[in-house]
Amino acid sequence: MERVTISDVADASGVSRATVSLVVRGSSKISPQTTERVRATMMRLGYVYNRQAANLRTQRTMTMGLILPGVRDPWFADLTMAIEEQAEAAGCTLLTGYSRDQPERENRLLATMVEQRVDGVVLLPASQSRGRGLAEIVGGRTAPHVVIDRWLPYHRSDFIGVDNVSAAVEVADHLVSLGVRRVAYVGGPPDCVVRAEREEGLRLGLEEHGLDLDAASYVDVDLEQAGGSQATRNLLAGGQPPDAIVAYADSVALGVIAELQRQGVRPGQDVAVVGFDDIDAASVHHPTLTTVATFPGRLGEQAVKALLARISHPQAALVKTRFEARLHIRETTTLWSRKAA
Amino acid sequence: MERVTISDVADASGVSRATVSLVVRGSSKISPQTTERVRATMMRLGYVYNRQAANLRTQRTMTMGLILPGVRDPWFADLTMAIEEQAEAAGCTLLTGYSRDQPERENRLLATMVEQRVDGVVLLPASQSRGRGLAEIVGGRTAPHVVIDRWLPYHRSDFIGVDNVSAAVEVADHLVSLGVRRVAYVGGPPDCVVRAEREEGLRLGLEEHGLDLDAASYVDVDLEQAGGSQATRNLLAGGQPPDAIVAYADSVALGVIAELQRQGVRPGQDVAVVGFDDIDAASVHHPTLTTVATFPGRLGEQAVKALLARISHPQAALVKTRFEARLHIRETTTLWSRKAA
DNA sequence: CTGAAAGCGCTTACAG
DNA sequence: CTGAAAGCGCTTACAG
Repeated sequence: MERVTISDVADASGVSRATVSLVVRGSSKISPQTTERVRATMMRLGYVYNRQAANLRTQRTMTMGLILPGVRDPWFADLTMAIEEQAEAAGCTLLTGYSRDQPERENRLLATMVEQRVDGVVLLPASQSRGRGLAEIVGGRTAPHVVIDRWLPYHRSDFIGVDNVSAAVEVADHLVSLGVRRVAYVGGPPDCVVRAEREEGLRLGLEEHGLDLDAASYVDVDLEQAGGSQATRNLLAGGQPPDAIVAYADSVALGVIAELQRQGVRPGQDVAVVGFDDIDAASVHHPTLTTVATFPGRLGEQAVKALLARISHPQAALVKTRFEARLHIRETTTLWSRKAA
Repeated sequence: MERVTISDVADASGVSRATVSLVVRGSSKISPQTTERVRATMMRLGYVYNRQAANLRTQRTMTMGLILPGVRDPWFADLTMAIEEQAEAAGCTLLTGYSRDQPERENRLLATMVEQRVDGVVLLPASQSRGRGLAEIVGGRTAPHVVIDRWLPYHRSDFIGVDNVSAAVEVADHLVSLGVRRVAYVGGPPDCVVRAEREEGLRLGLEEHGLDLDAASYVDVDLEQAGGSQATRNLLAGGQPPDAIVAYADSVALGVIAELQRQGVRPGQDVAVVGFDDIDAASVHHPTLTTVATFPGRLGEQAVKALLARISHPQAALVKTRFEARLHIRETTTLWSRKAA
């Protein structure tokens, strides 16, 4: 009653434990009649397969670890959903941990997952993580892993991310083509490499046209909308508003828009606004938000694929992939026009 | 090199396996000197504790399952973060699965987690789930669990949720006190009990003042903002707009607001809008959104507490808890005033 | 197609 | 404080 094992099932159906084991895993080596009989017995006794015990024997757990800063930003949520979907499709259960952008927490989660013997881990590093702890804890052999989104220059692993620099250059081109000259950048967490890449691209793109980036504000990532709004307050307090504000993420951009409106500045008409990610809200919001789609679903899917490949071929050459992003032009830039100043 | 076990560590440091086992778990039965020596050996050999093996012996896995429809709504994201935090504090790793509001998927996830021998599971049921599969798969003894947010009338388990009915009554009172007479309700997924509870409360509250609920629209939960916006289009196409629109969630309310603005109707001034949840965006948005705070963080925290209690006392009496919500009055209702019609 | 035996890496009494 | 032995519930060759 209490705890039914394959031994109980074997005894009750008059076969050996090996036979039951094969039935559980749906082997074709067992006759349909026997299979049927064993199945019925399992039902009757209320047998539940103990994967833990199987794991110990097979040295695989059919689990994957996912560590990321959090899921409060819709982009992370979409990414997470995609990864879970793919993991499930591959027959794996997902262990999830949130670093909250704290490297020590990240290391702790990593260590626990390795102890739990996950088959592999997908890691979106904390913004200040430099992959040091990582290398020690996740010795190549101990846990296959792939890093996503935030590039870790000193860490040897597969990587999948977005071509942020090119995307930001495109944003700059678009803004300049509208006649925009003064561009401000409202960033995410100070140490975040994605923030830096997008700023870099913007700077490069503007330079190409003989322009400078106007100002860069930092924003606490945990309160993205509130952060965008705070940064905008600072920006407007400095006198003459810029022609355009580029936010490092749509969630931040929405905060920017709200604050502009609150101060009587019309987003789009008076100040152009651009975000990154193309979260759902970007196309629903009024005005609709010009943004760079970064396709978290694709990223998640590819991350799981890469991880599974790494698990089956631990020695294969490492691969770094960056996907192209795609600018969606909407009202927050198309409504803009040069003011007679 | 390849796979270091406690036997290797025991041999290399000249003690027995039992001693190593005790050192690993930080037992005080072992002398500091021995502990130190064994620790050093573990370091040197690159030993990694195999929790799987320990699990098999101890019959606990130090893992918890979390199954919920998804994390795309910020409310679910906050809930998830809180649960992960508490689980980690209790020394547990979280296995996460998303049902995508599909009962079959939910059952599959549940079955996998039981096989993985999670110590317990927190379940936020799919909107159409009635807990049937649940009762079969998660036999009380097999996996302790607690249901959150969405009440399952026919399922025996602990439950933790929000007092939605009372909260919605309070919303009705507030609207009526402003002079609002025609109230429309824009709901979530049709079968969702939370949607129904909030509608019920609203209806009761209005009845109290001799008013009826004007219209109820359903919204696809996967595209919450887009859904709110779609529902609003339908509502406005029907001629005379209502005095107020109550949305079943803030995410939906933001879509409502966007669509009102798009059609030249001023949210707040022309049509009052109320949401539920008090997500971050509610207080940042322009205009700020009147909403009922439902405290997902507290819910998550209590859910883990309840689950841990259930794990240690499987036979204790079941408990159903509903927390009070809290109305935050903001611009989308305070700006409203009766039109001379 | 089936059975007996060894082993995955730990923990847990039980002696010493 | 330490060691030898049994066992957690599976899987995997290897014989039959």
